[in-house]
Amino acid sequence: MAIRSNISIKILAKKLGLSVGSVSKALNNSPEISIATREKVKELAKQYNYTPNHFASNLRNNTSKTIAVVIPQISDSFFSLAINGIEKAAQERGYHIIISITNELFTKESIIINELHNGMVDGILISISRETNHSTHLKEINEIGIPIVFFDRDLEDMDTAKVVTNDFESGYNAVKHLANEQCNNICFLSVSESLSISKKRIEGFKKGVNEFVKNGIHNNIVKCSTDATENHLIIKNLLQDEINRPDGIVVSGEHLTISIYNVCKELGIKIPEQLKIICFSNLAYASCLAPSLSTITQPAFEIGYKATHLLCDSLDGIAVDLKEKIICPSVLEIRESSISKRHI
Amino acid sequence: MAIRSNISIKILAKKLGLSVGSVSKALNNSPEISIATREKVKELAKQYNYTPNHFASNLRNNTSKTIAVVIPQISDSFFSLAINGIEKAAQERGYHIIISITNELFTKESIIINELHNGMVDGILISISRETNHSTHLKEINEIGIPIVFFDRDLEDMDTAKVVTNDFESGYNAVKHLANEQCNNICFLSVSESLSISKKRIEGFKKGVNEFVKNGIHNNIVKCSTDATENHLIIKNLLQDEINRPDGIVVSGEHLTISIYNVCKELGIKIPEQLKIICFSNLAYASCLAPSLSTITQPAFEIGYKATHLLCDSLDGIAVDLKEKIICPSVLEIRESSISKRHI
DNA sequence: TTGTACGCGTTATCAA
DNA sequence: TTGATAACGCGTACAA
Repeated sequence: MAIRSNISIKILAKKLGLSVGSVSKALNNSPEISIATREKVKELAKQYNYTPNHFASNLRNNTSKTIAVVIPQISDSFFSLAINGIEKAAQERGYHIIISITNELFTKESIIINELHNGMVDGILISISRETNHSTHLKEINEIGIPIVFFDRDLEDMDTAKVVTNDFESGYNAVKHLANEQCNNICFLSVSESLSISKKRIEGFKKGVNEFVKNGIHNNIVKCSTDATENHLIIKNLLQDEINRPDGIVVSGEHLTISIYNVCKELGIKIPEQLKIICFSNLAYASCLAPSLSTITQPAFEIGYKATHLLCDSLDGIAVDLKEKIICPSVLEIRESSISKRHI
Repeated sequence: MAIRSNISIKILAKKLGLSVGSVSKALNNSPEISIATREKVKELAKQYNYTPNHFASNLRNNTSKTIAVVIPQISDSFFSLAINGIEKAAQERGYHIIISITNELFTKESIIINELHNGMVDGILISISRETNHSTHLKEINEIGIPIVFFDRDLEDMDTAKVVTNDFESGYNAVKHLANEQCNNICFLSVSESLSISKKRIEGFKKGVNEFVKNGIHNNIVKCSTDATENHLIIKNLLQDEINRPDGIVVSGEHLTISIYNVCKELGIKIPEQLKIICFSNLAYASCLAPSLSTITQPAFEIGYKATHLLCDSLDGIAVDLKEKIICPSVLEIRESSISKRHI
């Protein structure tokens, strides 16, 4: 391995009887070189399938035309859709992307960010892990000139560009909807309480509870984990108590849905008759679930797409207000899991 | 931007009153350097958060410690799970991964592969697009010394390492199962007929039909596309004809499930009473669908994990039989969508 | 034990 | 219009 007998400018130059410098200029369309030789050079380059050595030009230019995408997980419909948007925008702007997964761990996120100090990427697109609650690792790398754009999950104490959704309103609207459907013991299930998006959802949720569920229980935030069997237990505990059992749940964390549906099946709880559910999710299968799942659907593709263009703008020297916060609103998609079956 | 005032060996050397060469050796644990100075150097390096410039060392060593992962799509549970496996293995072996998405397009796959000629990656992990039916682009890059490992979707005329599942048996077993459940007009829905995995699934399917569905219709392979609305029409067409309508479908292509479920809802066809379904899929939500979806579950994580270790073995100079074909068997998970409700 | 010097493939500056 | 040369940061053979 590592023979990599790839064609280089030097070889092309020798074959053409030109100097390396001239060949380089010709390939880069420098007006210094005559059109005739430019053509000749390009032809030979194409013939030999020449591509400039990535490392050499990056070393020289101190730029990699690559952006890092740091996400907490990939088996989540939000992130896979967001990546599609990121990929599209990156391609439009001539950037490569490298994707790193933190698995929701702060330590891993830290390690990944620190590795990027070596100039491998020009900029960073990040959605922080659920454990991350401070920004020193990000500030450090930001200070050496690598711009950062947050998408979806941001960090409030950093004032770089952010592309997010309207989590506060969405939490509020979710409760409003459930209250409209006669729920009066609504509970919020979350995989994190420290994440800014969770906080906002919870704030919106609390405001909604105060307004719409006057006689309801107010302090009912249930924290889950990333482990499915653990969540199964937590949820079972929550739903087993027939007297205090919630009649409505707002779910923040797509994967929790499976556990809830399974527990309900296990305990014989009927959705939506006994329990109404609405979930923050981009699941394509929401309409096929039994019952079909009401969702607060985030504009995942759009968020990824916009965040990437913002970052590329900054990298390409296009004036960007890096304190800008773009908000792409989510959409409430009501399905069976959250509505009273009045007509039965 | 591009100030990148990053700490370099040169700066460390100046601060330490040493030469660049010595610092480099110290950092690489060269026995030429005394342990005392080695420690001193490393300490300062850590203090300044030094990381070697990726491009410089890669240029020097002609190796990038990076592997390309080329996949057709990311919003597919198989691929997102496979990436988790790839990521884990890559990290264990000290490799970075860069992910590229072909969107099932051969031209895009070609472009991506050609871009990799510039030494950006040491090896390639690929699952080909559904359009890809020849291997010149891959052979070219393989010839300049970049090893390729296929995972899941391979190309039969290349004899490099492959990690796949038992598609033939799975197709066969799917039919066998449906026939057992009294289906006698079984149809195969596929997003591709040229993909080797599709071919194998179809071969297994046909063999199964011949064996188990003696009086059934034999030539019923339906080709779908990547476009959801188009698929909706194709499937509607297939299911509208009440006389010749299949009573069992083997689905190859996870996303087709949604269309099938929607069409059935639209046409009032009852699953599984009137139509039984089994799908090649890794969908976590299979058990929550209405009705729950029977699947042929591929060992996605395992496939990604093993393929990566194989590639890293080859890159790290560990003897590898690059003609090896590792087969990780799929598992039939029977749920409601494919079984007769005998007890009703 | 440490320092010097060259080369990896590019690109940019300056000279011809 | 083209050529020569230096520089990017690192690793290593060789000299000291």
